[in-house]
Amino acid sequence: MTPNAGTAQASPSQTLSRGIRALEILAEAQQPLTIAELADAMGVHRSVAYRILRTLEDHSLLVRDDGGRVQPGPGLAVLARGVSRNLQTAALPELTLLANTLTMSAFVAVWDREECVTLVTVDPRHSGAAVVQHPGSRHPISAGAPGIAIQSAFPEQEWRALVPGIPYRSEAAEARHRGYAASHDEVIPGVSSIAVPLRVPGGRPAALAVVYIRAAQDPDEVAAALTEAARRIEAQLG
Amino acid sequence: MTPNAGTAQASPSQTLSRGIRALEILAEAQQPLTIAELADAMGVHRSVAYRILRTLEDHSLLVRDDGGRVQPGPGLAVLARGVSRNLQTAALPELTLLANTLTMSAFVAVWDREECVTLVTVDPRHSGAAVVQHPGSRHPISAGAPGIAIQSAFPEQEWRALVPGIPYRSEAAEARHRGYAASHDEVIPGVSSIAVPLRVPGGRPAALAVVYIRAAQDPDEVAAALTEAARRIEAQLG
DNA sequence: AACTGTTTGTTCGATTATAGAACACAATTG
DNA sequence: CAATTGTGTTCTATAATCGAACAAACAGTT
Repeated sequence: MTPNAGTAQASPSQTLSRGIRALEILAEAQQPLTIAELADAMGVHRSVAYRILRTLEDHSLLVRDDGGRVQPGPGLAVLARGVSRNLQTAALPELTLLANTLTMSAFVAVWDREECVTLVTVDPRHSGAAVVQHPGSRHPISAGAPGIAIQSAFPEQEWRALVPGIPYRSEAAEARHRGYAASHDEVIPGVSSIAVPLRVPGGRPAALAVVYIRAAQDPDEVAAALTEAARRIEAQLG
Repeated sequence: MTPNAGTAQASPSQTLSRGIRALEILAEAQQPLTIAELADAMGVHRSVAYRILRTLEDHSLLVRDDGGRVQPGPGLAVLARGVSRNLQTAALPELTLLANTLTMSAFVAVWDREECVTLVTVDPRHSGAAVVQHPGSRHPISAGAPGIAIQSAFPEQEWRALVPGIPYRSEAAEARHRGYAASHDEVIPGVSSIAVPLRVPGGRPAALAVVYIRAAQDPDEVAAALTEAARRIEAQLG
C-alpha cells in the first residue's frame, strides 16, 4: 500500500497537502461549509478534517461564522500579498492608466502550468461594463488572449519542450511576430481581449491585458498602448 | 519533550503549520529566498524544508526562479480569491466611486484578532498621491481609523469580553456615537484616514475607509459618503 | 413536557504510518 | 578546488490517523 494512495496529489507530506486541499475546496465553494461537508469533500474522517481546520484557523487562513461553518480567512490575503509583489506594485499605476484611457478593464495574468492566473485588475472609472476579471481567477492557458500572449513569448520549439502536454496554439505564432494577441468570445461569450507578453527577471512569464465588450478603439492602437505600458513595467523591474 | 516545542504556534498538525509558516516567511521576505535561507528562517533541517517546499510547489503555492530560489506562487492568489468574496465583489464598485469622487484611496479592511487586514483597495484615477494601502497589508487593530471603526461597532463591555487582551480605545467610544472614526499620523506619518464600520451577515466585522494626505473635503462630508457606501454594501449583502 | 433518535462538533487514546535527522552523492557555482 | 545546493537514501522516534466515545443541539413521537 503506497502512501497517499487515495489523494489526488502524490505529495511527500500528506497532511500539508490535505490542508491546502481544504483551502482549495473552500475557495472554490462559493459559500461557507460545515466541517462535515468539507471532510466529505476531502474524503477524510471528520476528526482529521477538524484537526486540520483548527491548524488553519490558528493561522487565520480560515475563519468560522456564527454557525460554525468555515470559510477562507484573511491570512490568505496576507500570503497572497507576496505573490509577484514587485510586478503588482509596478503594474498597478500602469493598469490604472490603461483602464481609464481605454475605458476597459486592465489586468495582469501570470502563467501557472496549464492555466494563467489573474493577479491584479483595475476597472475603468466609469464602470458601465461589469467586472469580468477578478484577482485569483484562472483560465486555461490555451484560451483567451492572455494565455496566447504568454505562449507567444516562446518559439514553438521551446514551448513544446517546456510543457509537453499543452499544444502550442497557432495564434501564438501569429501573435509572436505581430506583438500582441487578441481573442473574441473565447473565455466569456461576448467579451474580447487584447494582451501582450510581459517578462520580468526572476518571475514567471506573464501577460498584460485588457478586456472589453465593444471596442471604441482600433485594436492596433490598444495593443500599442499595452506594449508601451509593458515596456515601462519591465524597465522599472530592471 | 512536548511536541511543537520550538514552533511558535502549538497547532495540532506540525507539518501543516510549518508549511504555512514557510509561506508566511516568504510573503514577508520581499525577495526570493534559497531553500537554505528558508530552512534557516523556519528553524528546521534543509531536508525537511525541501520536502515541505516540494509539496507547496505541487499546489502552485510557491514557485522557483531560475536560480532555484523560492517565492510565493500564483496558487495563493487563487486561494485568496475566496476570502470574503461577497464582500469584495459588493464593495468594489463602491470603492471605485469613493476613490474617484473623493480623490482618495479607498479600501476595505477586515478584523483579524489583534490586527486588521486590508482586503480590497482602489486608488483614485488621478493618482498623484502614492498608494499607501495594498491588499494583504496588516495593521494593529489599535492603530488607525479602520481599527477604531471596527472597535466602534461594539460597546466597550462586549469588546472587553470578546478580546481580553486588547484595550478598547477611547476614540472608539467617541466614534461609536459620531458614526465614524478618524486618525492622523498613526500608521503612516503624514497620512490621515477616515473609516466607518461595516457589518456583513456571516462575515467578520470590517471597515470601509479612505486615506489621504491633505483633505480637500470636510471630514463630516467624507464620513457621510462612506456611511452611504457602507449602507449600500450592507444592503446588497442582505 | 419528557423521551428518543439523529445530526453535528469535539475530544481522546492506541496503532501505524510518517516525518525528521544524518549521511552520501551529484550538480552547481564561485 | 572548495563551497553551496539539489536529490536520494536509510532508520528510528514521533506525530498523524483512525475509530470510537462524549457532548450538545434539534426534530419527531407518544
